[in-house]
Amino acid sequence: MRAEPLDAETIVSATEEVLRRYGPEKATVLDVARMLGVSHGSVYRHFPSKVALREAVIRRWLDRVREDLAATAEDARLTPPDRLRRLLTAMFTAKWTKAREDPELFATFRVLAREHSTVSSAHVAHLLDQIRAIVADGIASGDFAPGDPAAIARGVLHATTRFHDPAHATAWHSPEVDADAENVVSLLFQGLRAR
Amino acid sequence: MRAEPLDAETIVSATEEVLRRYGPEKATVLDVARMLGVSHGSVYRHFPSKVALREAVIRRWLDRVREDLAATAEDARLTPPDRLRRLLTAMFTAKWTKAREDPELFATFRVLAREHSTVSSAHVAHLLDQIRAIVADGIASGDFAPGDPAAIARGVLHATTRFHDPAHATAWHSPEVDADAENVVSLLFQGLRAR
DNA sequence: GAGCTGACAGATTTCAATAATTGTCAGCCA
DNA sequence: TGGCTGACAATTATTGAAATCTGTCAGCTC
Repeated sequence: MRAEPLDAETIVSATEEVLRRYGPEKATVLDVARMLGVSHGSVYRHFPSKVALREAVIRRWLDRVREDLAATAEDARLTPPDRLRRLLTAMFTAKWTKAREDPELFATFRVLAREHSTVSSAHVAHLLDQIRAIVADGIASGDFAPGDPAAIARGVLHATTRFHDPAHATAWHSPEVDADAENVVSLLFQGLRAR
Repeated sequence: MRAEPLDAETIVSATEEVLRRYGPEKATVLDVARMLGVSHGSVYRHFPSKVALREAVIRRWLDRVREDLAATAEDARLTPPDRLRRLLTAMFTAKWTKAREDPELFATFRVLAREHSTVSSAHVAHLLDQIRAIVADGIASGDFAPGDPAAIARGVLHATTRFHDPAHATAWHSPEVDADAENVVSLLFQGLRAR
């Protein structure tokens, strides 16, 4: 028996650690239980399956990313174009640094995100909505040319796929990424701007 | 002995057929030789290694794509913006239809292209140059706003990554791809246009 | 002798046995 | 009684011996 009662949060943290250590294909529920000094049956008391456990890990991870991004984009003192630029830049650099600093862990999350596409597409939907709101603000303020904010937001996210989609993580190691991203973003902003 | 002497072109064709039938991980040099009714030693007379043979397949493949694209983009009666739009659209639909009609073969191609990145990056370089030339024309004719054609070409290709990079082939099965691509392209053209 | 064959060594892949993991649940114990 | 354990069936992964493949080359054949 453990000193403190086992809870979901503790299990998720242990799972994250096990995933970091062994990688997505080697990490087992038994490993998680061992790390917690508990039998694997106890883990199944809190999570119905291995899949659900992994889903919880990725959900928490994405929630944290979302919190970080929300902070950068909600500075009301900035103009909508600046806010959008900030949001995009923050999104890119957050991913790039994670992919560069801990490629193993990043690859792990990539695998998990693929397996649990529901969770990650909810994340994308949220991101899309954030962009849409800023674009709508920008159109209202006259900074951006008129148009459908939802369609524009979708276009912006799609056009920057190369810089935020983990499928392109290998390209992020090149020193040119920075300039390439800036290049695409300014091309987009040239189109967005009111004239 | 075969009726006609064995040549590289015949071997490449047979390899393509074997790849189509068995997929990239199952296809062997022995299979190619069997299909040609020849010993595998004869294949090694024309190609130094299995890798070189596969490289030849992908090179021919990409050359054919390039020929097709060149035809669409070199119509001198069209304005540069129209030519660029055509080139992009042709590039997208060529890949989409291939990925949709023969997913097995496309996946094979994808694996080979990954393994032989030199060949495919040469292809990208050529594509980039084609776009650059059209952009330069467009700037000269006053259709496009002034700027560095090479940088703009790079931006255009990067911004449309999602619609031409095989990493996103699964997304191409969605019926929205068409509208999404059109959305991004028009966003880009809005920025490119002279004002 | 140009073009091809097939035996060969070393590397890689397959396959079946063996082991480990996932998920369930009756019972233990604080 | 709520939380945990550990034995268990079903599934999945590991392993290593056997089979196959890659690449070379001496020699055959036309």
